[in-house]
Amino acid sequence: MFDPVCPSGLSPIRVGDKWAGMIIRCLEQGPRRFSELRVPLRGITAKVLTQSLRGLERSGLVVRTVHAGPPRQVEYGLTPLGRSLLEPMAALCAWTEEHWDELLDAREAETAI
Amino acid sequence: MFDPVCPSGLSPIRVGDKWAGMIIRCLEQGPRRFSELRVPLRGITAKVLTQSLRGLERSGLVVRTVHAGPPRQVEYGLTPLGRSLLEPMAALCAWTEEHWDELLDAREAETAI
DNA sequence: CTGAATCCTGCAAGATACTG
DNA sequence: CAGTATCTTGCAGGATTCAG
Repeated sequence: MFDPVCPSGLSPIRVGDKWAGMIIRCLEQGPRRFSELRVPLRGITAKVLTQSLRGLERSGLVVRTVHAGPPRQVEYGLTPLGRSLLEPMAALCAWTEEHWDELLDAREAETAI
Repeated sequence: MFDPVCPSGLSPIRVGDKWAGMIIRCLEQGPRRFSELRVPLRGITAKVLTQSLRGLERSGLVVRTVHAGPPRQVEYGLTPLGRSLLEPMAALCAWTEEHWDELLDAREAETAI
């Protein structure tokens, strides 16, 4: 999942910052803890994950809930607004999948020049 | 159209670089010339417009055709692939419009803190 | 008219180290 | 465990100027 080798950068569409889209998809199945999010998002640093999550919070797409510790536990989950974003995002993923080879072709034709 | 005062930056979704989405919408009705594109995209510099167009070309979303001059004329138009992108983009615009106030609310609640 | 060339700036993103 | 603090770097984006 989210293999760094995967050239998803080919897709011309992005949600929020570099990681926001993946984060949202990670939360699709339900709330996740901070360190649970770090697993599928290979290579993300704590700082960047925090930044991205704060941004999503600011946009009202994600909620942050703290369960008292220790050990401290913080869960991130989608708001209804964030959840509503899943539908158009799915449409985008469908488009990208559908035209994946065309995008690749365009890129290859380019590098051939 | 594309008033710089309009805070479209609120939408968490973007197509390509900063201007790509707008360029595609400008081409929706048919091919446009370079300087025709500069009009609705207030404030874009020639360099940035060129960059963005080249990027769209590289992705196979836009075609560039030169009509001999002088005066030289260059037209940009959507490819079938670029045109196919209009549909999911419309879905995104619909989502953004629909949740515009929620996005604004989230932002205001934030600045209130 | 349609760019290319050059320079500049700000911010996103990452590396690293530290904290309650 | 869940961050913050600090520093560095790369690149997108813009201003300005020049060219075919």
